[in-house]
Amino acid sequence: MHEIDRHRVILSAVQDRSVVTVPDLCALTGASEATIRRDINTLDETQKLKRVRGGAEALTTKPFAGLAGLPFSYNETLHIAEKQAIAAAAVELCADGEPIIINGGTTTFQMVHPLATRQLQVFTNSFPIAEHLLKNTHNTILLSGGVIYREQNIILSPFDNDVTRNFYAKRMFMGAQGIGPLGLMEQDPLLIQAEQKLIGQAEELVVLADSSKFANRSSLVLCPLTEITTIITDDGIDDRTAAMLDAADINLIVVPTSAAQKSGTAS
Amino acid sequence: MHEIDRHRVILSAVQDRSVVTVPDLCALTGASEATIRRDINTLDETQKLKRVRGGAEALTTKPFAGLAGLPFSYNETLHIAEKQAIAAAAVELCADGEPIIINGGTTTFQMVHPLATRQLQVFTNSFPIAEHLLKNTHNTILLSGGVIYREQNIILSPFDNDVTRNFYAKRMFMGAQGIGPLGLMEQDPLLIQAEQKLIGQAEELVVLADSSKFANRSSLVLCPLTEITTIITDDGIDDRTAAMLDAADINLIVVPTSAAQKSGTAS
DNA sequence: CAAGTCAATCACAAACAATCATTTTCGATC
DNA sequence: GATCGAAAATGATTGTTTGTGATTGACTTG
Repeated sequence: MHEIDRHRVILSAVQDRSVVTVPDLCALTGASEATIRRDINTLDETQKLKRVRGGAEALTTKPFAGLAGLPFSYNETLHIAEKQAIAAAAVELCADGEPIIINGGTTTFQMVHPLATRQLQVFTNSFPIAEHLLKNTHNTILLSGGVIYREQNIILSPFDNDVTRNFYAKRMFMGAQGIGPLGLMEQDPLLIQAEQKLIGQAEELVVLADSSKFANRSSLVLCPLTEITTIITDDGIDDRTAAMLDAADINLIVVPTSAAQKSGTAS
Repeated sequence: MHEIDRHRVILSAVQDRSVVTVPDLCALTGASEATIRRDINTLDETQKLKRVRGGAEALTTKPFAGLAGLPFSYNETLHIAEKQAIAAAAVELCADGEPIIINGGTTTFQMVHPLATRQLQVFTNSFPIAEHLLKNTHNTILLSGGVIYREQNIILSPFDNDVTRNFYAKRMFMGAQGIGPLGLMEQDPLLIQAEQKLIGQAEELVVLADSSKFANRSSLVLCPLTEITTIITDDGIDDRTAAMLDAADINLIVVPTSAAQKSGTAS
């Protein structure tokens, strides 16, 4: 077995299990311990993995929790004020006892805070949202079943016959990567899949999107504008975009943000 | 067990109960006190946990774990050493990559710590188990969909057509309220419902029950003894009970506990 | 004071780095 | 296209380093 081949095997093993011992790699490659150590050294020097006592470790080893104590902390800081205002407006649409669907995302996650004082039936595919609502609120929580995808923080079932099909809600809330004339856009195919499972399970589709989202374009179109009932955004939206949404017969809710330093808050 | 593995188990345990003693960690990892202390020192230096007198403490002081900490910490302190030993033996039955089902419960929850060093496909109906595995391990996690029942900490779907039916595992692990000649017994009808959904989705049914469970009787019989493949218990089991299980053709695994002749000291 | 906890030390084992002999690879030459 | 020789790679051996567990004694806490 060639050096290149061994390196492939080693990297593969390290990716699979996040930590591999030297004897393990010996068995995998048929090489001696000395050779494996040399390989680990060179791979460590080229930053392909981390060399630890006893073997090797993947360096992409995120400290487990993409969501541990602080859910979405990286992305969340972007436009946080706008997102919170938008999420608050979204929750205001709901009456206590109502069934709603909340799709996973950083914007929709902000809904958990205003929901703390409420009593709704919340169906979600987001583990962090479910966790937060469970621990900090008295809402009834329904979770979709399936594999938990760590990076996206969503639960997704490859099957069409799961609980999702048995839940029908008044409203579904979701975010988006971008919004354009073609409709809602996402980047991640996995998110598309998750969202498409939920769309159609609610009377109304409410999209939460801060105004920066109207400038974003992504590769994947989730659904056309006509399927959207309501869009909630902040007052950074320009008139042309508002006109476009109006033309698509979308109910537009614009929440004021402190960023708009006008005298008196617009209503 | 390597240093890396120990560190994982330690962090897992510290997350579970927010404070862990050195002897506890010794039992969990099989290492000596000196090694555990050294580990705690290095983990403290790298800011992964806080070193305190007697053991280690979690950094992220959850001010009030409305759920995950509360219902378990009551029950969990009962026979904790036995439960941990039993859970460790249960995990040892599994090979990496294998699909398993873990039914919710305080005994089965203890499986999460030995699972910290493993890579399995875990299907569970327990929110705390899923949460812990998600945050502290690299296992693939599948969750059953449905309503989250706060008191029992399980997820239950009233429908029969959910993801559960699409998952088939090598082994299913579950606890029990009691075990008698009639079979497995539970108290809570909701738990019965949850468990019966899962039984039959695995080749083998493995029951985790500390020896005190053989004295318990409850009102509801979940399933007869004949459906059980294996029972894992501690060395407090008496011969007559062992004979009864043997007569039912159950594979009995008895794990030794350090507190063999100790009677009824829980704390 | 007693029980428990901790740090220091030492012996032992495992993991490692360095060295050297052997094998393999590759290119130049015939 | 086959052969030879240099260079690289490999595996075994060596001594060295590091982690581990037990023991001891000092310390903290109740």
